[in-house]
Amino acid sequence: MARTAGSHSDITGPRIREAALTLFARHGFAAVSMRQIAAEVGVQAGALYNYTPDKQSLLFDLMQRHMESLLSEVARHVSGATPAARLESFVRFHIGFHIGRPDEMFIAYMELRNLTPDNFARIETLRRRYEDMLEAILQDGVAQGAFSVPDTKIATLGLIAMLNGVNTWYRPEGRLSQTQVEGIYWDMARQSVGAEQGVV
Amino acid sequence: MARTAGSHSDITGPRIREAALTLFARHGFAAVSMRQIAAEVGVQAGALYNYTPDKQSLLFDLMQRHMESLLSEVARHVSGATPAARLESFVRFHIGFHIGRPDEMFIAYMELRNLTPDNFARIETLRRRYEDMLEAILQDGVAQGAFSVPDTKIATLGLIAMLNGVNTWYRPEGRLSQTQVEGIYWDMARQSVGAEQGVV
DNA sequence: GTCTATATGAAGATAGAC
DNA sequence: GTCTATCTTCATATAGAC
Repeated sequence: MARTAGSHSDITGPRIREAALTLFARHGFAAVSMRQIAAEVGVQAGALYNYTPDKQSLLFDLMQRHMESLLSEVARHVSGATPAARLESFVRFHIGFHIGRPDEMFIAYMELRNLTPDNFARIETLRRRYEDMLEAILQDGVAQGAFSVPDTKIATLGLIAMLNGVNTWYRPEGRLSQTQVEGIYWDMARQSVGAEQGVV
Repeated sequence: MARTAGSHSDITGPRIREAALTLFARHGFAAVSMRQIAAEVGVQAGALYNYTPDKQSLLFDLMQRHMESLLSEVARHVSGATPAARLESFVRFHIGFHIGRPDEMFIAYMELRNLTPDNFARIETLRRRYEDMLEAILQDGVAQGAFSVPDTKIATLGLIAMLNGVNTWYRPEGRLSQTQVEGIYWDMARQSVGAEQGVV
C-alpha cells in the first residue's frame, strides 16, 4: 500500500530524536533551535510538532530512553559469585555501555539543569536506581571483608565519576582498545576499593 | 572626591562577573541573556557593554580567571618529600579549592563547548598544565616503586574525574566536614594508585 | 558610566492549506 | 504528515542623550 507523498511518520520520529541528540550534545540544549533540528531532518520546523509537544519533551524523551536502556542493560550484564566479580562486571559494563553512547551520556549529565522540575525528578529517580545497584555491590564487599571502603555512598559516586571520565577522552581510533580501557579502569577501581587482585 | 552620580566603574565590573557566574552556573551560558545579567546587577543591558565587548568575552574571562587562580594556588599548596605526600596534598588541595568555588568549577567543565575555538584552545592549555602536575606526581611514584598505576595518563584523568565528582553532591551543611571529605577521597585515591598506607 | 530607544534578527509555537 | 505563513516574544548589540 503506497503511502501519501510526504508522509513518513514511521521514520521521521526516530530521525528527529537522532538529530536532536547529536545537536544537543554538540551545542547544548539551549543553543539549539527547533529550526536547526528540522533542517537536519529535512523538514520544516512546524512538522516537528507532530512528534513532540514542545522542545522540553524532546529533551526529556532522550534522557528517559537513555536511562531506561541503561537500567535494563545493567540488569542483564552484571553478575558474579563474589562482590569483586560483580564489581568487575559492573565496571566493564558501565564503560562499554557509555563508550558506545557518547552523545546520550553527555546529554544525560550536562542537560539536567534544562529539565523542568518534574522531569528532573523523574530522571533523578532512574539515576538513583542505577547508583544503588553499585552501592549494593560495595556494601556486600564490605560486609564480607572483601573491600576496604571508608564510605560506600561516596565511593559509589566517586567510582561512577571516575568511570564517566572515560568519555572525555576515549576515541575508537585511539591507542587503546575498549577492552584495554576496561582493564585499566578495572585495575584502578579494584585498587580504590581495596580488593585483592586475583580473588575474582 | 565625589563621583558623578550613577558612575560606579570600580564596583560594577566585579558585580557583573558575579552575576554572570551565578546565572551561567545555574541556567547555562546559552540560556542566560544579557538582560538577565543586567537586571541582577541593577543596570540596563546596554551598560554591560562598557565592561565587556560581548557575551563570549564575559564567559572566557570567568573561565580564564578560574584557571589562572587554580594554577597559582596549586603551586603554593602542593608539596611533600615523597610522591605519596605530594599526591595527598594535591588531593586535599583540589577538593578544598573546588568545594569553595562550585559555580566556577561547574562553568569550567560545562561551558567549554560555548567558547570560540580560539578561547577554547587557551583554556585547554591552562587545564593541561594542571593535569600535567598530577601526572608528574604519578610518574614519580611509579618510577620509585611507590605506586602501582597501569597508565599514568588515564590514572590522571580518572583521579581528577573522581575528585571533581565531589561537587555534584557536597553541601557545606551536609553530614561530612570538608576535612572528612578530603580524608575519604584521599583514602580512595591512595588505594587507586596502589600506595601503601602510612608511608606518607 | 548609565540611560532610553532602537536596529536587526531569530526564537518557540500555532493555524490552516494541501 | 508536511508545508507556508505568521504571531509574539525575546535575543545581542549599538547610537546618542545626559
